[in-house]
Amino acid sequence: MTETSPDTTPRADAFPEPAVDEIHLEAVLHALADPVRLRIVSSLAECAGEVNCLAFDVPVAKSTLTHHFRVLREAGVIRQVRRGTSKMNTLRGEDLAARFPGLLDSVVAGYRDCHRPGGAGA
Amino acid sequence: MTETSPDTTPRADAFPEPAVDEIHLEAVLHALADPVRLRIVSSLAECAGEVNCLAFDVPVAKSTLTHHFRVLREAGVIRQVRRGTSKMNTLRGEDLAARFPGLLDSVVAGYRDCHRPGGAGA
DNA sequence: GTCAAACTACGACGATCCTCGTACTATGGG
DNA sequence: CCCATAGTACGAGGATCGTCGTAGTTTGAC
Repeated sequence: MTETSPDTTPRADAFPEPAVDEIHLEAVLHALADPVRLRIVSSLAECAGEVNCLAFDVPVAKSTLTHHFRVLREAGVIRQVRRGTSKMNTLRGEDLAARFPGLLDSVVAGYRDCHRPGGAGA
Repeated sequence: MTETSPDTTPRADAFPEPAVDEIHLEAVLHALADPVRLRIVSSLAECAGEVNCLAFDVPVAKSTLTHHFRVLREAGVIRQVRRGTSKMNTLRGEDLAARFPGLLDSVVAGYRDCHRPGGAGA
């Protein structure tokens, strides 16, 4: 469709993701209830920009990272767009805030609190 | 210890639960990422009082319910106290709010939104 | 003491999940 | 065209989870 438009960009395909109304609370909570994915989400919230998949220094294999990114995307937490050979990831902060106000913010804030020396224990 | 204190109350033993500083974000998220437990938490948030274990009309066996209540208690989401042969459950709303401000509120609000006809889809 | 009610402990089953390695595809550069 | 880079697909192994039934425990009532 619309193949007549001259595409000057390198290539920026979007990958299937749930609409805002289709984001499930349980899916979001499950997606966030994993140390690796929580770390990814926290990183995305910090840099607040596009980050490719392999730019995360989590101690897991490449294929495992692919799995986690898909879980996050299918839950509606992140958006993935291809740019060249890379895949850029962004947090769907506004969509999440529209669906579950305050949820992502409190999770990210709580994560940061837990991973700071001198933070509230644990 | 302290067996010398005269106990006039019918009996109100508390069950082991994490201190506020020991509540883990991942454990809370995992505890909430289950339909049965989410329903229990939502019910507790609504009535805002003590509810015994078998007062929930979730379609699971009795022993399964025991399991879910333990998961919630060990994650620090609820508090359990025995009163007679029953076990009263209360939400640790203040403790949770002190540790992860806004988290429980947004989850409960989101759950209610999802389970209302005419709510935001899903 | 006897009994019923509420809950727990335990083991088992099936399902899901996280992880991995290997093989494969797609994109872009030289 | 060849190749390097980035990511995916596809199992497979191991762990965890949710569910259940049965048997056992604790408590209070009679």
